Amino acid sequence: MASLLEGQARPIRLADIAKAAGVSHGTASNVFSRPEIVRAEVRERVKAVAEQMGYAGPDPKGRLLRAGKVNAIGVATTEPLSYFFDDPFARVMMAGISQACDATGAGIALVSAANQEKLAWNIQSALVDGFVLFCIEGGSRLVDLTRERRLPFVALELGFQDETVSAIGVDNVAGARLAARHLAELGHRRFAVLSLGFADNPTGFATPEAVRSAVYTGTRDRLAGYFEELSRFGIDTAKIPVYETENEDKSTRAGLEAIFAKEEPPTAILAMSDRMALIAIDWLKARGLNVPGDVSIVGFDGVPDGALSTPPLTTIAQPIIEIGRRAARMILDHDGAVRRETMGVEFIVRGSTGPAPRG
Amino acid sequence: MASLLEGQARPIRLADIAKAAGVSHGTASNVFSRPEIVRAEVRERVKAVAEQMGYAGPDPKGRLLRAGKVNAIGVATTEPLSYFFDDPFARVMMAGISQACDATGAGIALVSAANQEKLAWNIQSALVDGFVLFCIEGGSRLVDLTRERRLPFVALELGFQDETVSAIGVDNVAGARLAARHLAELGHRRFAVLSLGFADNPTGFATPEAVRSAVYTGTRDRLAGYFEELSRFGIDTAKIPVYETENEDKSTRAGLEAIFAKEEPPTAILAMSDRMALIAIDWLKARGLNVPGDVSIVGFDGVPDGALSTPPLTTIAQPIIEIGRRAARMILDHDGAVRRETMGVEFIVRGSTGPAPRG
DNA sequence: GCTAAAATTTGAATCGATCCAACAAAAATG
DNA sequence: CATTTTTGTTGGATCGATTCAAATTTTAGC
Repeated sequence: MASLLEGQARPIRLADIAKAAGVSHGTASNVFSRPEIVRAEVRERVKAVAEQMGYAGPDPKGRLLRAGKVNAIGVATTEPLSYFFDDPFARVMMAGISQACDATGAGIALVSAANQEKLAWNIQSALVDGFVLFCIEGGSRLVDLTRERRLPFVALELGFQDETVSAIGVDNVAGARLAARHLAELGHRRFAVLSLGFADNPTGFATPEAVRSAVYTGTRDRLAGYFEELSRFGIDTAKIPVYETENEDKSTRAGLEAIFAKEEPPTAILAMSDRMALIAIDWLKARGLNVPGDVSIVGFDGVPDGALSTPPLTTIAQPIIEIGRRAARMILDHDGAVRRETMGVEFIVRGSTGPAPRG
Repeated sequence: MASLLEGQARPIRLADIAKAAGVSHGTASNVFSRPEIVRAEVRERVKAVAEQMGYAGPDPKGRLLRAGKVNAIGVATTEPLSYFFDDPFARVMMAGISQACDATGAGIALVSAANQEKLAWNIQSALVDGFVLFCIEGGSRLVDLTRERRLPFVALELGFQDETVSAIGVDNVAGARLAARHLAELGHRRFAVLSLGFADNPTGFATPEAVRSAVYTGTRDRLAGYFEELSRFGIDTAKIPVYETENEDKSTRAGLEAIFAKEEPPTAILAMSDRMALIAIDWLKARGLNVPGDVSIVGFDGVPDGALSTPPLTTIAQPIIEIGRRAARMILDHDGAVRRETMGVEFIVRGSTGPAPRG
């Protein structure tokens, strides 16, 4: 029975209701936000008028300005929006963030933009109380942009030297060492590393300088972990090819091509993400190489898909869900402090690793 | 070089900058939103003052109220938030929605709540320009709640008789007929249906009354399609067990238990979603039954996971991405009209269907 | 040097609500 | 009946910006 006269007229405001019902706007407001303090008779009258005029209820836009708090957190990345629904790691992380938000009734706003100007604008204009940043590629710019907004934010991955930004990550060195030791103990001596980026623009084979001047210390730490452990087995880490990918299909396959084009191809691959590891398994199988018979692979992350591949993936599992939960909570109950948390990792041995082939 | 005196003081407003720089609000505002119309000298001075005072830039909360438009769409469901990242169908749909939003720079706000009160509140207070509704369980309530908000919205799945709500769905009858004909032509004569809900509370085996009084006409149409086609092959559809599940693991497995406990178990299963079909494949394999040797299965949806299962899933593919894109665009360029679109489906034969076993 | 045109700047109005001190009316108390 | 207490209502102030007509300053033209 809504008004039939709606037409293109401008929407009805609370003030219109107040006038029509013959009460002050204060009272009209109370009818909706604190109904218990207004006399029943008045309350019903106002509600009836609202109903009759087709009032949609107090507009959150107005309420917001007064209240100051949006009750939503922004999750931002430099990847396109679909990244949140495609990438296995992101999906698990989002599940964790969702849990924390569900628990407190907070909303989630997804923020992204491939190009820089739009990203800046989207970050500046997002209606949120704080941000969780997925620091993949272009992470440092993302942090800079977000900092300007002067809202609480937390970076996923301890990707930055910068001790002034809150961050949650894992013990990359320890995780990497576990992976490397496992392979070395299985007798492997020829390695290759599928690496994440050391800086914002992955370049293929990483030079020692690139590693030294890494922007992403997470990547650097994983590599350091691999190398430290392999050195202890007497392996010359200087000879190990380290290929920087963009953690997606194309560049990972390019990396594999490059690595296996070398004269002494590796018998073991250390991948810094499960995504790359799974792509590698696929690539190797298509090439007729047996995993783990010819080549062993260890991933990093512990995404669910890793358990379902053939063979299932040996990996260093991060507590992704828990990281997501904590990140969201850091924003939700923000207290102004900078927090940097390092979580432990878990080593999961599955089927993608085996003894080094003879000869 | 931000102010060291920030402390707990209330944030700096544009008006503070204006005063400090000795210009009017209007000019200060222009410096940020239309810098080209203010004299270079003034612009730089104001910017310098802003920088020096640690101004975070115009607060979107204030801008929003004036502008009226949020530039974001809400995607709502009655499932928990993690549904968006877990469910394969939802994920593909979100990818489509993301594409449309990315293209116009719009944001996405995820809205959900398991319990009714919170749902109502979340819908009422979401800062969005319109909604895309995932009408799974409790879809009719979701529509009612959203309608009260008087913002444009579109229901996914033509789940409602109600011709006054915009909706996008597929030709369920045609799709279902394709699936049924395929199986009948392969010689199958004993069927079972893994069904979606006909109303808000799935109940196990569906009675003809439940079907007749279906709230979700999409479910009803699929069933009608199956039955129409099977009848043409002389099959007595009255004897076909139709089990309503909640489209997740537990109830689907319960349905399979119930179906295969009958004296004449089916040789073919018509599943109304790929998710159920994939669960069924898993369940059957665990039971030692061969797919498609002993039992054939046809899904519905065409999610990517279906191509990767063993055996890969024969299914009726919806143009999910395209549906998502259109839904988002309907909100983004809303013109006040009610639109109801029906998309075609595509039949994809893969490995989960084969000739009926002999005997 | 004067006037018309163009470029800037101003300040009040507006967006849509909530909050709160002050006031009015009704009920309870002495 | 006068006074205090309780309960409800009012209207102005506020949240933080943008907009636009009018006022002012510059620049251009002669």
